[in-house]
Amino acid sequence: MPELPEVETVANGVHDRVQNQRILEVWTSGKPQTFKSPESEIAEVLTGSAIDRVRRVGKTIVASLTRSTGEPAEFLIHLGMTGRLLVSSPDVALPPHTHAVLTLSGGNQLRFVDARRFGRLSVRQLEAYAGPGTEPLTISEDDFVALFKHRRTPIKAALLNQSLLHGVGNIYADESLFRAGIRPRRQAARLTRRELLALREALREVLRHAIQLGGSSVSDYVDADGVRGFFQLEHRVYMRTGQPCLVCGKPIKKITLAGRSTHFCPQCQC
DNA sequence: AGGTTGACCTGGACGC
DNA sequence: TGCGTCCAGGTCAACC
Repeated sequence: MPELPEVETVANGVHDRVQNQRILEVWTSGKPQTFKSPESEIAEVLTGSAIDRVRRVGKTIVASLTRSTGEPAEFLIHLGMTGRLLVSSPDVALPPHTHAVLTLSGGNQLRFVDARRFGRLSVRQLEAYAGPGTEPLTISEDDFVALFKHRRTPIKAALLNQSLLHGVGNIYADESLFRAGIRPRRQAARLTRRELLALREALREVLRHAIQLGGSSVSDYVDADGVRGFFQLEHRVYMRTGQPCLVCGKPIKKITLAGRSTHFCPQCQC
């Protein structure tokens, strides 16, 4: 499931392959829930536009465009659970569940493929779309501590809250809490400053390491070339229910928290 | 208003 | 073999 490292990997890969190309033609699938802007508007804005830059903001991929009229525009892609953004030759057969195909001036196609259809495409302005929330890789120590100060929710639920921090999902929430030695159910407001600073460090380390390894390939995540990442080999608790903790040997426990499967070591995390 | 829960989706794993 | 059931989770709406 694409979280910050996976989205960053895809955005960078797509950027390198499509920058400065023009969108010649747009096809969309007509599956209504995939499109947060009307499909006709997406086609109208994209067709003829030049792609200036592709980057990640939170879990959203943002393509900055210059329209043929000279106006700026933004194409927003959210991968949801199973969304894939692929740069392929038109000769390669369209995968099942393809929902958008952008034919580019360089000869390739930018394709959005999404089996489970939790992904979303739109041409809204980013400011109108992105809520509050801070990037975990750049947030200061004081700002990080302040985020959780008065939150009476479990720390894991707070980590998943995109209006606090951008880009953390189920895998990296569990992995960072394990590395910081904090139980997922602890109330956020009751964590000490020292614990929160350890969590900030753990989160930054996990995210940076995962970006270096091209993300975690669970479900059907792949990068812009269809290549899988390797961080899933570094998971210490996520999906390791019943297996021995890599630090103390106690079996990893699984509970449900905030409606999500949550994995932790009952010995190492207090 | 902060916090919590369920709906949306479908492929894959599992049990009988 | 084949069918039914359950599970995965990012986000949003609806509720408490």
